[in-house]
Amino acid sequence: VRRAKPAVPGPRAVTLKQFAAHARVHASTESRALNPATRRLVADDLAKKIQATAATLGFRPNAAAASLRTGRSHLVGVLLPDISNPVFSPILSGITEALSFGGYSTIVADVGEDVDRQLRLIDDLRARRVDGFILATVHRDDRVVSYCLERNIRVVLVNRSERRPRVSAAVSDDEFGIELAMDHLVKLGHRAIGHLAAPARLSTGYRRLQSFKTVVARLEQNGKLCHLLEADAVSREAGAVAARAMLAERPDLTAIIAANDLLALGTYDALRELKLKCPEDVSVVGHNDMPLADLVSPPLTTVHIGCREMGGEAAQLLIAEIAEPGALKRNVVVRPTLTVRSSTAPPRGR
Amino acid sequence: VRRAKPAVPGPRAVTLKQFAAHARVHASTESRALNPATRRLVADDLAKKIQATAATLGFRPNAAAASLRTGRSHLVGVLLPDISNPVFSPILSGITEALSFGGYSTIVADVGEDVDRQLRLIDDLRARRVDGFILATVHRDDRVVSYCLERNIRVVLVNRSERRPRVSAAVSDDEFGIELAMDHLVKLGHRAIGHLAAPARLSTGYRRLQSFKTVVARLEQNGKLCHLLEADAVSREAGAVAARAMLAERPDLTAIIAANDLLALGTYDALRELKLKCPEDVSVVGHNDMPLADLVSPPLTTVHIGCREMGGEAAQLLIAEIAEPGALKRNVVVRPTLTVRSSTAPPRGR
DNA sequence: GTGAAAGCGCTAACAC
DNA sequence: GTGTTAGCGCTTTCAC
Repeated sequence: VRRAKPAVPGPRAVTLKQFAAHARVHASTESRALNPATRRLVADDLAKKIQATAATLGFRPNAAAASLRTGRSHLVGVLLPDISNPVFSPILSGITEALSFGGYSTIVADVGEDVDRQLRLIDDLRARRVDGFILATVHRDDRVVSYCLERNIRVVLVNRSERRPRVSAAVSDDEFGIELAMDHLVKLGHRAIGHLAAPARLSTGYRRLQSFKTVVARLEQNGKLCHLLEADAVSREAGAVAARAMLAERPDLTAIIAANDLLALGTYDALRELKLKCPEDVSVVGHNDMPLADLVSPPLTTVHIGCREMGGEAAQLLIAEIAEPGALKRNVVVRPTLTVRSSTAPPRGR
Repeated sequence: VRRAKPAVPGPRAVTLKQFAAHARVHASTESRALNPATRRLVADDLAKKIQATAATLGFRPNAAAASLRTGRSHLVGVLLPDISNPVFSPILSGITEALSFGGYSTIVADVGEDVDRQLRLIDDLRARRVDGFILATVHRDDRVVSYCLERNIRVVLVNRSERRPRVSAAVSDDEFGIELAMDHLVKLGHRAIGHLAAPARLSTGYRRLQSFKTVVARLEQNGKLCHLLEADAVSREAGAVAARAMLAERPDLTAIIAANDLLALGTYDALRELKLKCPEDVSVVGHNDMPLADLVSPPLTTVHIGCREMGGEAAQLLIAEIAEPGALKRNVVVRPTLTVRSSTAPPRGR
C-alpha cells in the first residue's frame, strides 16, 4: 500500500447535535427518532417530524461515529475468486440487493485463489469493522473459514461450500444438476460420456464429480465407456487444456459434461482446434447458465442455476447470522433446471 | 430498509492502547508507527519493531475510530449502471486494484439508470464518509455530478463523461473507435453502413454518433447510403428492437456499427429473426470488446478498449482529486484498437 | 417520553 | 522522538 499525497480531509458535514438544535430537540431524541430500532421510544408525531426534516434536508448521521459507538458497521465484505467470471454478476447482484434491503452496504473484493491474500483482505475489512463476510472463494476445507471461526467472525458461504457444515451456505444442488445433464445426454443416445471436473478442492468440482460417478453406476451401463478428468483451475484456458487431454486419450467420447460454463467454453476451444464439430461430433453441457451462455456458438446447453436467488439467500443467511450468531447453521439449496440449447444432439450415426 | 433483528454486536477487538501497552510503548507512538504518513516521526528501529509485532499478531487499528477522528475513511463509492453488463467486470477490476494499492476499499453499488436512486445511494455512502466517488453512470449533463459539486464531494467519471469538463474522467477515444470501425468496413467494400447509436444522453452514444457523421462526411461518399438510429437503452433487447427497425427501413444496408457490444448482440438477435446471415448478409461491428465477445457467434469484430487500464486511470484520478481537491480537472483518454474477428466480411456480390 | 453525560478508539496539536 | 491530552459524533444508560 502506497499513500501518495496526504489527502486533504473532506468537508465536515452537519452533526446530529447541530441538526437537533435546528429542530429544537435534544440530540438523544433526534438519534432515537432516526434509528429504526429505537424509533418507538419517541413520541410518534415528533419522530415523524424529525424524519421528515432529515429527509428533506438530506441529513444522515455519521456512520463512523455510530460504528465506533455500537461496534457494528452495517458493512459486509464479499470475497470473490474471479470477478471476471460472468457467473458472479448475478450472484453479486442478488447479494447486494438483499443486503441493501437489510440496511447493509457491500464491500466487494476480487481476491483470486490465493488464501494468504484472502486472509489479508479479511484483516483489512475487519479493521473496518465489517459485520460479516460472504465467501464465494472457499475450498472444501477452507483455512479462511477456520480463521473466521477462531475469531468469532460471522461468515456464510455462497455457491461453493465446505465438506463439514461449520457455517451456513447457499448453494445449488450440484448432484441434481449433474443428474439433469446425464439424463438429457442418455436420452439423446449418448453412452460414451466424459466429465470435465473442476478441481476437487472445490465443492462444485467434488460434488459434481461424485454425482457423475453415482449416475454412471446407477445406469448400470458399461462404466468403461465413461471418462473423468479434473481441470487444474476454473477457467476457459484450463478447460481447453483438460478437454484436449481428454479427447486425446478418449477420442470415442460423444459428449462432455463440464463442471461449469467456463470449462465448457474451454472445451469449445479444444474442439475447434481438433476440427471437431459441436454438437455433431461431440455434445457439450455446461453448468451455471452464466450470462451470455445463450450467445456463444453453439448456444450452450447448461444446468441453469438461479444465481440472483442464491446470492439473495446467502445475504439472508448472513443477516440471520449477525442477528443470532449462535443459531444453527443452515444450508440453503436452490434446485437447478436444465436449459437445453444447441450444444447437445444425438451422437453421430443415430 | 427493513431491520429484522437487533443484530448482536460483534466481538470487541484489541485496541491500539492495549496493544501499545503490550509492546511497552505509548499509544501515540504506536499510532504513528502504524500509519504510513506519520511513520517517519518515529525512531526507525522502533517503528519497524512495532510494525512487525502488529503484523504477526494481526493487529489493525479500528478504522471507524480513525475515520471519526480524521474525517476520512479510505473508502470509495463506485456507481455502476448495470453490473450484469460484462464490460464492467474489467473496469471494476481495474478500479479496485488501483484503489486497494492506494489503501482504499471500494463499495460498489449497482444503481441502474434512475437518477433519484443514484442520489439516494450517494447520500447513503456519504453517511459512511466515503472519500469520493467514481461514477460510471453519468449522462452528458448529469444531476448527480451537479449534486456532488454543490456539496464539495470528490468525484471522477469512468467510461462515460459529461458535455462540460467539470470533473476529471477516464474515457476511451470514442471518435477514434468509430473511425477504426468505419475504415475497416469501407476497406472491405461496404458503402451502405448503418449506425446503431446508444442514447444521445450518454457521452458514448453522442460522441460515437457524431464521429460516425463526421467520417461519413469526410469520406465524401453518398451520405444517403448511410443510416442512423438511436437505441432506447444500452442492452441486448434494446439493440434487437432498434436493429429490427433499422433493417425494416433500410434493407439495403450491408453493415451495422453498434455503439457497444450489447447493442451488437441485440443486432445478432434481430438478424437471426430476419433469417439474415452475419457476416454474409450484414457485417456487424461492436464497441468495447467485452469479455466473451470472442465466443459469441459469429465472434464479434469490435473496437477494443483497455477497460482495466481505464478503470485504473479513474482510480488514480480520484486519488489525486482527494489529495488536491482544487487541482485542474483532467481527462485521461485511452486509445482503442480494432479487434477483427468474424462478424465482418466484404458485402455480398464482391 | 425526553434530557444529561459518559465513552467508544483513534489521531494530532502541543508540550517536553 | 515520545508522551499528554482533548475531542471527533454518535448511542445508550441513567435520571427525571
